[in-house]
Amino acid sequence: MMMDMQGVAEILRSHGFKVTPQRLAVYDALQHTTEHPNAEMLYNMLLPTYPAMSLATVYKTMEIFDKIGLAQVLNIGEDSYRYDARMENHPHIRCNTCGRVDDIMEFEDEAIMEAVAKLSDYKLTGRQLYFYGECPKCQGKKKKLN
Amino acid sequence: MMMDMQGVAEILRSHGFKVTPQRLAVYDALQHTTEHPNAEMLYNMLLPTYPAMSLATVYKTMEIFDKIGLAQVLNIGEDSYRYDARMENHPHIRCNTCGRVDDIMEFEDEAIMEAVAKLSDYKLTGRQLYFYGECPKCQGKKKKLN
DNA sequence: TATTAACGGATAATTACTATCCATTGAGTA
DNA sequence: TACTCAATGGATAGTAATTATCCGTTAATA
Repeated sequence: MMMDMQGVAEILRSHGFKVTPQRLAVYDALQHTTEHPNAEMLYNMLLPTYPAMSLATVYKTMEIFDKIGLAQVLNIGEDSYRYDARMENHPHIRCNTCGRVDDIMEFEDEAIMEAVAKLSDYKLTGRQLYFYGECPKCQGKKKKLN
Repeated sequence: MMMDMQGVAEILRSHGFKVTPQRLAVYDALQHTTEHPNAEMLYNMLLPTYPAMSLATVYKTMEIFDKIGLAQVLNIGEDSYRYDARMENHPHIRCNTCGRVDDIMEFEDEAIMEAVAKLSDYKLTGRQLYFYGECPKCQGKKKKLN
C-alpha cells in the first residue's frame, strides 16, 4: 500500500489537482512518520526544508488528500485532527500518559461490522475504532520509578 | 443504571460540588433524550424552562458530569461534542444522511479488548467505537423517492 | 440565620480550522 | 519553448466551539 511520489502525482492529476512541491512534501512527511501528526506537527516537520510553508497550506493539502483517498483524518478525542497516510481502515490506540498514537494493523473487524449491522439495522459504510491505555514504554518508565 | 435526581444530588455532593437547579435540569434533560445532544442542543432544550440558562453553564456542568461519571463525552467526528447520560461503555452509530446518533447497547466487546491488548502491548483502559452508515428511516425515505 | 466558598450568567479570550485575496506557478497548448 | 490562465500558495482575516474571567448570587454547613 506504500505510495511513491510518482503514484501520488498521478492521483492528484487524475482528480484535477495540480502537482506541486508543497503537496508532495506534505505527503512525503506524512508517509515517513508513524506518529500520526496533526496539522501543526506536520507544519513544524516541514518548516526546516520549506521555510515558506504555511499552516493553511497543510490544512488545504490534507483536505485534498482526504477527499481523493491519499490520507485519512483521525479524531481521537483530542482538540485537533491527526492524519494517517495508511488508507486501510484500522483501529488506533492512544497512550493516555505520553499521548502517542499507534496503529493496530492486524485487527480483523468484519465480524464486528456484521454484528453491529444486525444490532442497529443501519446500512453500515464505515467505522472508527479508538482504544485508550498505557503504551509499553510508559509502563516501563513507571516500573523504573518504583 | 437510570439515575434519579436524588442520586445525582448525592454524587454531586460527594464530590464536593453544589447541587443546583441548573445542574439537575441539565442532567434531567440529558437523561430524557436519546438524541445525544451537543451543548447547544441541550441549551436550547432548557431555554423554555430556564430562560436564564447560559451556554457556559451547560459546558461547565457537562465538564463536571464527565469528571464525576454522570455522563460521557462523545467525539463522533463532528465539529462539536455530544453527550450521553448512559455510562456503560457502548458503541455509537451515526447516520451520514440525517446526522442522528444511536446507541448500540447489546454489543459485547470483551473479546475485542483482549485482541487489541494482545496486538498492541498496551495496558487498555478504554475505547470508543464509532460506526457510520444510513439509519433505517433514511433508507426508507430513499426508497420512497425512487 | 450567618458565613463563605462555590456558582451562574454575561462576556471576553482562545484555538483549531476555514475563507479570502492576490501574486505566482504548473501544465496544457501553440 | 513560450504563452495563457485557472489553480495554487502564502498571508491574514474570519468563524465557531469551547474555555476563562469577573462579579453579584446562592447552596451548604455551622
